Amino acid sequence: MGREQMRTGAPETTVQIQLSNWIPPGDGPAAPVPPSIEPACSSCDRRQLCLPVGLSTDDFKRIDAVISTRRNVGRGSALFVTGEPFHSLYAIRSGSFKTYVSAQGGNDQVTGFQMAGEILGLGGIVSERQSCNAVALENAQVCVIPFGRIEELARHVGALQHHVHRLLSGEIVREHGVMVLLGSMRAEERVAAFLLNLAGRLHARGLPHSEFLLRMTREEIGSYLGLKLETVSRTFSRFADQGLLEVRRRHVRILDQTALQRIASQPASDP
Amino acid sequence: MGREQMRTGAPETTVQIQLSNWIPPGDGPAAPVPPSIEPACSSCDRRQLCLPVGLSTDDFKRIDAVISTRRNVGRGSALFVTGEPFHSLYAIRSGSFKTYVSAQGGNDQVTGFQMAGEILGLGGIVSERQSCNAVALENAQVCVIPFGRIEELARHVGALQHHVHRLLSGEIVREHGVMVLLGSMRAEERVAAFLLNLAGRLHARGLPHSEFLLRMTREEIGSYLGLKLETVSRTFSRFADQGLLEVRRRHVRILDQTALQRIASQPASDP
DNA sequence: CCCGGCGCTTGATCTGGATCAAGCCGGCCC
DNA sequence: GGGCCGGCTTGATCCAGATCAAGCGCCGGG
Repeated sequence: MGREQMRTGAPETTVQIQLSNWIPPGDGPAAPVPPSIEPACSSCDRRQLCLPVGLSTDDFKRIDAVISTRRNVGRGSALFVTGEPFHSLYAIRSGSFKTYVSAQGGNDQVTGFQMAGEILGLGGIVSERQSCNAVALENAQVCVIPFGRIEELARHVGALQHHVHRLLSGEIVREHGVMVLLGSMRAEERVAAFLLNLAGRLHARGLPHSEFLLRMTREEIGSYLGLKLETVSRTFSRFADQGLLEVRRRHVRILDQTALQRIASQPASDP
Repeated sequence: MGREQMRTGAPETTVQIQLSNWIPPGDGPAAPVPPSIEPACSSCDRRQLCLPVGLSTDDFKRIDAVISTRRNVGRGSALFVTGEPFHSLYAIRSGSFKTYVSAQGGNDQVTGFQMAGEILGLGGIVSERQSCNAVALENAQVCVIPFGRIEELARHVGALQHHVHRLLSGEIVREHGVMVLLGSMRAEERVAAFLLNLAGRLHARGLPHSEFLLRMTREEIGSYLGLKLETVSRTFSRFADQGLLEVRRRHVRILDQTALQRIASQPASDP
C-alpha cells in the first residue's frame, strides 16, 4: 500500500532530505525540548516535508507570519484530545505520534502513527472539534498552524491552497490503505505491510530504514492492525525464525525486504 | 410505510430536505435517466446536500458556470476507475455507488457506499489520478465538478473554500469510523452499525429509514465490513430471529432500532 | 412458458487468531 | 544493588467466523 519510495539508485531531483541534525530522542522522563529561537518555515530544514515547492520569498514571508509558534510535547502526553475545540493543524518537526479514537467499551482504535513532516488534526476541520486523540510516542516538537489563517492565506497563494487539498486527499488515500489492510489481509500480511510502510517512510526522510526503533508498543501496533499484541509478537518471532527480520524488543532490523514484500502482497492463492 | 416519525435517537443531522420528486429508480436494464434540461446548482433541489448555506445570488451564478454538466451512469458501470486521470469530483444527484480498491490477489475492498448528495473522487486530488473505482449500484446521475475550476472559484468564495475543506475532512472522519469498525468490532456489531448508518443517512435525506432497499449484494456488504457474505447473511437471519429486523433479499425493515444501537455500541463486557 | 444462473440461505466442519496463562527481561525507583 | 512493574514472549486451549457444500427462489432470457 505504501508509496514505496525505496529507490536504491542515485537520488534524483525528488525529495531526499538531509536531516543532518536528527538525533534519536532520548526516551527519558519527558525532558523538554529546548524551544527554538526563531521559528520560521522559510529557514526550516524540514520545510520540504510540510510545504509545497516553488513558493516565492514573499509567500514564505506570509507563511512565516502565520506559523510562528511551536509546541513541545513530552512522551506520553497528548497534543490534542477528541472533542476539544479545533483551531490549528500541527506539523511534526521532530518525534512521532499515534492517533486513536476511543470506542466505547474501552477498546481504542489506533488510526495511525505519524512522524516528522506529517500533519496532525485534519479530522478536526469538519466539526470544529478534534476527531481523535494525538499522543506523542517520544518527546516531540510540532509547529502550530492556525487553520483559519491558513485558509485565508491559501486564498492568495494558490500553491498553498492546492497543497492543503493534497494533504487532505492524501490522508483519505492513506486510510483506504488501512481499510484494505484491516478488511482483507491476514495477520502475517498486515505485519509485513506495517513494517514495510514504516521502513518506506523512514527512507523517504533519509533515515536508516532497514534497522530502526519501533516507537510504539506491541499493543499499539496490534490496535492499529486489528490484531492482539500476542499475535503481533508471534508474527515478529515467526519472521525472525524465517530469517526475514531481527527483532529485539523495540529494535528491528529488516533482513529480507523482498520476502516481506512478497508476504505483504499476498500470493493470489487460486489457479 | 408512511412518514415514519421514528424520532427516537435523532442523529445530529439538521438537514431535513424535501425531496418531493424522489422516485425510487427502477432497476431495469440501464435505462438512461433523461438528461435534465438546464443543470444549475442555484435551482437544484438537492443543493443543500452538496453546497454550503449562505451563498449569495452572485456566488451561485459563478458556481452554475463551473458545474454545468451532468453524467448518467447505468447500474453496474463505472463512473471512474483506479489510475485514470483525475479532473473532476462528482456530486451524486440520484442513485447510489460503491467505491472499492482492488487489492492484489483479486480481493477487492469496498471502501464505501455513497448516496445522493455525497461527493465522489476526493482521493484523486493528491496524485491527479483516481485512487479507487466508483461503480453505480443503480442507475444514477452525477454532477461533474471540474476540480481545477472549483479551486479557482474557492479562492474568491470563502464559504466554498471552507466547504471543500469540510468535505475532505469529513471523509477522513468517516474513514476513521470504518477503521474502528474493521479493527475492533465483532461481526454482529459491524452489521448492526452498517444498518444504522444506512438508516441514518436515509433519514437525513427525508427518505423512509426504517424500511428500505439494500442496493448492494451480501458480498459487497461483506467486503465493506471485512466479513464473508455467509456471515452477513447469517447475521441478518439472527437479527430477524431476534425480532430486530425483517429481511427478505434486498428489502430490510428495522423493527427494533434501539436494540441494534445497543449491539452496535458493544456493551463493555468487563466489570 | 420454461430454463438457467446468480444471489442468497443454511448446515457442517475447519482454522487463524483470540484468549488464558506462565514466565522472562530490562529499566527504574527505592 | 535489589525488587518491582510494564512490556514482551511463548505455550495451551478455545471459538468466531471462514470455508466447504447443498439447495432454494427470483429474475431475465429464450
